[in-house]
Amino acid sequence: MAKILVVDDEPDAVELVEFNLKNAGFEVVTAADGAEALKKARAALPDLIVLDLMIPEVDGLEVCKLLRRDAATAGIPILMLTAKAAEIDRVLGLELGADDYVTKPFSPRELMLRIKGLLRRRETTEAKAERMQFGDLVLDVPAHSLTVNNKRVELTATEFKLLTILAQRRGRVQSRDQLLKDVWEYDNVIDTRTVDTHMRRLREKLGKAAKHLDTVRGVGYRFVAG
Amino acid sequence: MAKILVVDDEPDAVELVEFNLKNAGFEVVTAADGAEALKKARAALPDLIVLDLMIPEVDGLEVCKLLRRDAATAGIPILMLTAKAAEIDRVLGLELGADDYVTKPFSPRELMLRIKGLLRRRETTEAKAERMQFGDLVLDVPAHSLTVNNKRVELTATEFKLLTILAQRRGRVQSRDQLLKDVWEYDNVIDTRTVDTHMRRLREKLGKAAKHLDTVRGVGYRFVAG
DNA sequence: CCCGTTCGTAACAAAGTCGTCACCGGCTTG
DNA sequence: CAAGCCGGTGACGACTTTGTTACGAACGGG
Repeated sequence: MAKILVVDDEPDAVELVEFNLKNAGFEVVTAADGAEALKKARAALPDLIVLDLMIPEVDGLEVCKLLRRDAATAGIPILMLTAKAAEIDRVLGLELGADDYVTKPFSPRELMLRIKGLLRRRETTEAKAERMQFGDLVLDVPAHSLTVNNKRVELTATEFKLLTILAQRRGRVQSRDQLLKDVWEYDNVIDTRTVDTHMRRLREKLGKAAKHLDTVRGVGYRFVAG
Repeated sequence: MAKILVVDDEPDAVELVEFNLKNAGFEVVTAADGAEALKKARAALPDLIVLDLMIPEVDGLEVCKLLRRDAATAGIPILMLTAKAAEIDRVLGLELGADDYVTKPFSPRELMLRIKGLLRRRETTEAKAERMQFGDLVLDVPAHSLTVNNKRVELTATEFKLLTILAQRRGRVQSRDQLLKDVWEYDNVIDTRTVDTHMRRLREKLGKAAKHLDTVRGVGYRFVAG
């Protein structure tokens, strides 16, 4: 079963979370401050980290950033606990890299749901991040190659990244702004119509397999697996 | 104001809770045993349920589980009343799904604080519901997709947003002005009759599932889960 | 340095969507 | 029971959004 690191300086909170997690069959590691959290995260390499925002030694946000910077821990989902709803924006904001949050006081039920959600999400996206197949469309990310009907299709770097991101988030609509942010990595500078043009080129190259690329009018684009 | 279902077989306890809740401006529904609780929960769709652990007919824990299983009531916060501190663990334990508890005998003040806490918490997290199912109607927000009877139904962006907001606030009537504010995001510019037209289009597309869309004459519209 | 590729922008046409209106029937109210 | 209000319905024109094509700038390799 999965291993979870719980970081909070309030013993009561830790105990409540720990109890629920163990009840659900998780292995639990705890830390009471930021320095300990970083050390244990690297040592135990947990599958998920529950991180309180307000902790001594090193602030929760700082811990978050540092964990992301270290290759060993960069991929671990982080669930933030925060007292103030107003802080949510910052927590989920660009560089901080938390994956989800729960505001204090939280119900154990909700916390468990979110933890399970994160673990499930990670499983489904991580396992298929490398090589994805949808019918006769095969997308091999590390190889940077795409085949349709066993025939190699050459994509440019931008086209490949666009297709990859859509495929990794298959089923969920991505707005043009979101795609600009993730594929082009900077916003506002580039016209959103650029996305359309690249989608057009992708569709052209994909031929029949372009059926996987859905337009959601007024919203954005979506990759459909079926 | 919020509607609260109080379940307890001791008339004195019910009366005490009811008195305090009504004093605070809540609407109160009561039930004296598990079977009645389940029935009234589905009928009244309260915003919160205060549930005694030891009740006749169907045990409190069982009621809790059953309420969670039904899509119509799954999201309602449950506050458990329990006589024994030792039972707390089981109550909050994973699958049982209570959100908080108060041990008997309790002070009315504490009970009220916990109720308000739960309601506040729900407000802040409710909007995050990602996927909702009501009978054969499945609304997947991130995918921006709706299926009725396992068949895909295409909605425009506005229709989808309208339906989503109604579904997220199911059970509560939304005035046309409120909907204009939340769906169209600006007020006064647009005619309120526009809402009617979009409701009409939604109903048309939903077919039989349009039964979830209630008109409340002179007030607005409401999504009903059952 | 030149040529070919790739990319972002612009312009236009086609398609889809939206808000309004007018009419009608039913419900409410006095 | 009659008048008035309210919501359902269908139609329509204006507007928005997207697909498509074309073009020039930026980039990179030879």
